[in-house]
Amino acid sequence: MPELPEVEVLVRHLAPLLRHRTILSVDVRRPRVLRPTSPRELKRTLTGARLAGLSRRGKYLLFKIRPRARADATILVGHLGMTGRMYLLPKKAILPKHAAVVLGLGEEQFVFEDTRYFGRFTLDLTLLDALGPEPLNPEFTAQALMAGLARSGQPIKVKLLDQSLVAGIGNIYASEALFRSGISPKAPARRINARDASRLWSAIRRTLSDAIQFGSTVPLDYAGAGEKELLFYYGRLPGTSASYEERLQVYDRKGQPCFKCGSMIRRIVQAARSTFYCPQCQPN
DNA sequence: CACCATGTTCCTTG
DNA sequence: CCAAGGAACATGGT
Repeated sequence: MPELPEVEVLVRHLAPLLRHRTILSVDVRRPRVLRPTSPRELKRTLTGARLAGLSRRGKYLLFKIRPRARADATILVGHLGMTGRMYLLPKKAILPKHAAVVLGLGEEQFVFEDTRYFGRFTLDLTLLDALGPEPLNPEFTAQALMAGLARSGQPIKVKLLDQSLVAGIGNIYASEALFRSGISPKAPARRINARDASRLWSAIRRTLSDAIQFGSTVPLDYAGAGEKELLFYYGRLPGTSASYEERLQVYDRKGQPCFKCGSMIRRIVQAARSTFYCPQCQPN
């Protein structure tokens, strides 16, 4: 479930549930997700410590850890990769097959589950160094976006996935933001002019904030995984509303009519990933 | 069996 | 040194 909006909704959901709680045990079932932190170091740092806050940077979750002794607070960095989930389960609940890390919190346990193990749960903060501006913060301006595009010959869709340009856009919202701004995904980044950069800037912000708003209206249950796909990309709400049906305008809609003009949505491959767009609304 | 999947990182090539 | 392209990571769904 991982692009900026989904991570943001998850963070808002988990923050109050985790705040002030003490980590009583640390069970590392897939050391790979800790890379490069060792299981031993993670256990030493977390056992007996308290969760003092949860925030987000790009697609990363930042867990503020208050150590048991009088040591400096540290940050635990989480990333959901392609298939990661984080939620609380009752103490004795049966763990999912792909539980990667489990934190014992007393009556409940915090579970980081990740089928493909592409995600992270680490003390390595250097990951954050490579991130560009937060798209929903004032630091991200149309001018900054334009400047970031200026020297790249890459197709704009590919460039939007570069986390050092802007943090948090993934494969789905890259296609969606380009559709909203009427820009072809194939356009070379450096050829985006000031007017289009401004439109794209605005489309990125609206696309992401609309997705956060939508995610916030979805009933997240206790486990945060419950009604399953609801929080994620493809679920069906019980009373399937039109606005929900049309939430994603182009992603995964190959061969279906564009909601704006009726043309067939196309799928192409860029940098080995699918891109969806409307040839009529997003001409070259 | 084939191809597809919300992401990042490493290696090679130019 | 840098940009760009592709493979790798690992598992599951269709």
